[in-house]
Amino acid sequence: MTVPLPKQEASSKERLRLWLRMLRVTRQVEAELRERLRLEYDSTLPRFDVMAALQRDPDGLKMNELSRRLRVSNGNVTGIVERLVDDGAVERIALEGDRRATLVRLTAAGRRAFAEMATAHEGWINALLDGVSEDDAHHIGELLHRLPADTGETT
Amino acid sequence: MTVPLPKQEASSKERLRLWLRMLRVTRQVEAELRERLRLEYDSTLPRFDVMAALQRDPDGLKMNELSRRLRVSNGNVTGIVERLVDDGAVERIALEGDRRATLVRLTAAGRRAFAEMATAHEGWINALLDGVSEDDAHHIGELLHRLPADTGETT
DNA sequence: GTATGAAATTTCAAGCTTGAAGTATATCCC
DNA sequence: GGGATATACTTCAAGCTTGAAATTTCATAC
Repeated sequence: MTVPLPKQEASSKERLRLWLRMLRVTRQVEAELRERLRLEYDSTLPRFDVMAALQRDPDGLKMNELSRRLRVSNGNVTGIVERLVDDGAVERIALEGDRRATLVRLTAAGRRAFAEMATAHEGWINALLDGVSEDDAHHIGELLHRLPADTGETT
Repeated sequence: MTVPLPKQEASSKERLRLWLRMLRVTRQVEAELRERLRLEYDSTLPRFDVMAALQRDPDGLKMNELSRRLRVSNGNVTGIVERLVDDGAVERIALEGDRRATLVRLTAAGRRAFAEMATAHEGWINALLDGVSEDDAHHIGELLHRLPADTGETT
């Protein structure tokens, strides 16, 4: 009788390799985006993310909800929003009926700034992912979608 | 004459979607890894990365080289190595013939600790990427490999 | 109405990360 | 040799991130 080795040894190694590659690609792309946001818009990726979330809800979001959507801690959002307020891109609004909560929304200037950055952002991504056809993109997207890690509502 | 619209509009959107999905998956996986390293080994992902790089070179690496391989800034490596030295996982060694440079290498304890973490790490990845067959992993890997963003030597 | 617990948010310490500035040493060139 | 330049590294300020500990306000149960 032969001793049964773990069945998935080969696929385990292959998955590890895939993970390392995904990590390297995303870090590289993120680094590019971060640098361009900094140089061209004097902004950052976290700020961009918050603005993107707010942009979808013209009436604003509670800090709560913002933190949940972005999947970052509450305390983290506090700091980022604070800087966005300083930038004049975002405003805090008292929520009627619950003095614990705050509503956060883009200012008019914030909406303008975001629109401009978002256009550039899409272009950068498009260039950085050059070489991935529409079909490939769709295909990889489907595969990733099956992962336990891909749980969420953002489109 | 019709005005020519940008040819790649559809694939641009598809690429953006792919990017957002990749970002979400990698962040999710990273968050899991970070938490488990913290809870089970009282360590962090950056420290794990440094140890992984050092593990391949028993003779040690210059700070220089470490920073280049990990693709992070010099100053960053300084801090991480400092904490690893405090942990007793890593040691600094003066380099003969160049008093500017320092060699960094794993201690015996560091090697043992890394071996244990690396095994767990591979298992975690394997579980988190469950659902990706060996073929799929290989296929996605190949696609990612074609990206401009995927430039590098790590296997 | 009041205590008790839940909810929304902020504060905090620690660590990671970067880009820029600073220090020390090495190398090059005359 | 000696001055200029390059290399290896550290320091620093600013920002991001987390988990844990406050703080304030709300809701619920008696």
